[in-house]
Amino acid sequence: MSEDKTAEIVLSLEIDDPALADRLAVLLSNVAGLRLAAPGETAAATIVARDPRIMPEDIALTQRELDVLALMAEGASNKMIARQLGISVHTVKFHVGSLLDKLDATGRTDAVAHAARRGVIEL
Amino acid sequence: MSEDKTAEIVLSLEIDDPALADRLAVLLSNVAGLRLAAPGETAAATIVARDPRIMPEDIALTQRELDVLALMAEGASNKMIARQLGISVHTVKFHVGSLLDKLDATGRTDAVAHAARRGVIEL
DNA sequence: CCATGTCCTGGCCACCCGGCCAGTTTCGCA
DNA sequence: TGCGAAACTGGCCGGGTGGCCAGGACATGG
Repeated sequence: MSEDKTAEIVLSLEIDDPALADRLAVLLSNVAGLRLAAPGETAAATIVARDPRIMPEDIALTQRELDVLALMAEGASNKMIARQLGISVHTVKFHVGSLLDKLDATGRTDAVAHAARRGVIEL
Repeated sequence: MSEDKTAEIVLSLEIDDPALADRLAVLLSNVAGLRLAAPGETAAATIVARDPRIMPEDIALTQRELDVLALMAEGASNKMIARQLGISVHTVKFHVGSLLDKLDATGRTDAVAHAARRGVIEL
């Protein structure tokens, strides 16, 4: 093997739609310099396609709610968020309440999970 | 459009490593039946490759801890988790405590976020 | 000018959470 | 056979969380 300048790029597939996965697998199997990962093999990159029907409408969050949400995702308590943003704990609770409402969540943990799922925040 | 048997599959690239992104773009641009997404275009699938140096060691979680963690990610309270798993709230707290410890988290929200980041769970 | 929306604040309160103490059982492994 | 790891349970308690009430400031736009 020595100096194979065109080292293969290993790709893995994580696609919900079996038909799409199949078509891609066929197409990609014929590309030189590229290979699909064997089961358990570590890939250089992953082809993902999650069910798109999940995020039709994006949530309308105010800037302040996004601020609070971001800090929540870092595991900050209401008190820490209040200090960070220079506002009172009551106000933080107010925004958290709005977030739980808009994100249809039962608690702050659920809220960041939902937000992450919908791409509102990046973990 | 009726029956275009060779409907193009649109792929988008989200790759941290510019070199890898380049090589892939070149390779894929020559594949028939496949096309890279234009900026802003909605792709059928995405090729992702995040910095791998982020997850060297995976966390050793027991089966029970994984059970609890999964329910936590659903926003379940300790009481709900207890009911779901048929154990006492005290035991749930016990496992949650271990999770906070192992995941180096300050609270359940932080724990879920960390676990998701490390790929321990899927949101 | 007033309605609406966002942001901000306060008090009150039931409940939840996480950390501390303690203990039991069951399992596999040395 | 003893020993540790995992799982499970209990009580206690300070602090956090979320829901409810109420209010004020400020900007946008009808």
